[in-house]
Amino acid sequence: MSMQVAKQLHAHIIIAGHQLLKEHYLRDLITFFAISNPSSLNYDRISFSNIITPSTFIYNTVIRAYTSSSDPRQALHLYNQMRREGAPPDKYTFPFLLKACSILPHLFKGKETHCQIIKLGFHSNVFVQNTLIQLYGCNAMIELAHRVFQEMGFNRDIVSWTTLVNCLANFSSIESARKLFDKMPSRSIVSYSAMIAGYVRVGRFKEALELFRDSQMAALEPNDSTIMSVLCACANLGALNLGRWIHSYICNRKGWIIDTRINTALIDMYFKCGSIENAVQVFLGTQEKLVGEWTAMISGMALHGLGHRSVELFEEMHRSGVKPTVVTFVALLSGCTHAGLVNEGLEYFERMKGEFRIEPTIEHFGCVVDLLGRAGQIERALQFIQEMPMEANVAIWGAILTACRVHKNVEVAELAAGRLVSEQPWNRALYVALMSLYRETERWDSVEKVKQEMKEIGCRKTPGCSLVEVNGVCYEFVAGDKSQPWVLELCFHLGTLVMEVEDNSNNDYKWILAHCTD
DNA sequence: ATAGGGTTAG
Repeated sequence: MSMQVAKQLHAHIIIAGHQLLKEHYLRDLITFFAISNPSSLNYDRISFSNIITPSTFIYNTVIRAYTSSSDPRQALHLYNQMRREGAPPDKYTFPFLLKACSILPHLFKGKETHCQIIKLGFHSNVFVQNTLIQLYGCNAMIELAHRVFQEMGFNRDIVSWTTLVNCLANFSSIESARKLFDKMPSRSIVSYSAMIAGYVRVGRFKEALELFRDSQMAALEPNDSTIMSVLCACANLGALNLGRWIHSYICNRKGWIIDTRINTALIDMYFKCGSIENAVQVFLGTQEKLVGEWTAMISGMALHGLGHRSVELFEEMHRSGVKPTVVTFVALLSGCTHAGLVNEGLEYFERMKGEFRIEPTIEHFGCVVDLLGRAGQIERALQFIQEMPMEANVAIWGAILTACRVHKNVEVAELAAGRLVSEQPWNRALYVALMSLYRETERWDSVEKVKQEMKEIGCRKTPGCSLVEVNGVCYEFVAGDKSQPWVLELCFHLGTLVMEVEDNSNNDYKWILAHCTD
């Protein structure tokens, strides 16, 4: 049934006039409107007001629709109306209503609803209890979530466990979440997904992939959510082979359309794993290229220093009629930064505000500061910070410090470092950057001073590390680690590579582009 | 008809 047919049908029902018939058909019609298109809810309200005494079922359906709409407050309003009109809420009403309270969030209303649930005797319904865990847990009230979970006793099911695991991962600690996860009597793919996503969120990608392996061993089919998190972990670990495996896995799934978010994550994974060719391949093979795919391409090219390509892609996207988002502009501006396209970057920043009507966020201002700073226009970057409508944050002062290090501006570097120290005295990166600058400008006294200060504050430099997978073996590199016998040989090859790159610095990755062009 | 998981930037 199309929306138009539905509206025609509605018109007929209104004219028909028979009350009982009206209620009967409107019920199905409202369900259709509510589920098929949340934006038809205004229309929905019109048809709703034509029912003299809506049943509990109809209230539930519309409350559910409002809960997943852009304005969940309407769900609460409708519930109030429901009570006024005397329609008795049932076991279906509360999960919807609690979800609305959780999303908003409206904790006062949530607790009030909890009281009503007890008064009306719905407190031992599993669906109601699970949504209560979600309400409290996802709003950082772990104690209360735990209490509902405890009181459930044998009533607990796999959803109760999974919800609490997810809440712990988000608001308590990943360790406590894992502890509960290990205690689960049984686990679904959603349980694994929640835990894997938790590891990804805190940057523990190796553990995420280990858990994914466990889910495979348990013969659980990964779903879209699992795949998204695993691709993200692959991207951060450079696990190209596993990424490729995931790619072929989703391609071979019969009857499935590849979700645009998965496609986006796939493109990103190939870029971050160093395979521009495969990223381009996925992109070109996409029938309907949405903003996610374009943005992943623009940022991927930026990541590889191919800012000109970022700009080209942006223009192509614009021509094809796809609207950029805030994220697209961060990607585009970072592309301009890394290719030294200062004027282009500034132009895009203006176009973003004027032509695309996107209000710049602190991230965009940060990009412009980075753009000017890396190009050596540090004074202009400082001027820009002065004119911003908001206070500069640590990312922006960090960009200034980086720029100062590149262009050996000790005076401004000390200014930026001062701001950073007052905000994040425990931030090691800032001491390291400042120390490197002092070293490069041969200010040995200052180097010692910073070293001393780091010691006093008690933050030690964590060694940098990276991972890469070659022929199915994962190699981990830790800065300064010479325990592996092949490290010396590797350093020699690295030196040769660096010399080659320097020789070809004007070639702008021509050899890669040769593979990229369609 | 009801409850659980997610990306693209820096």
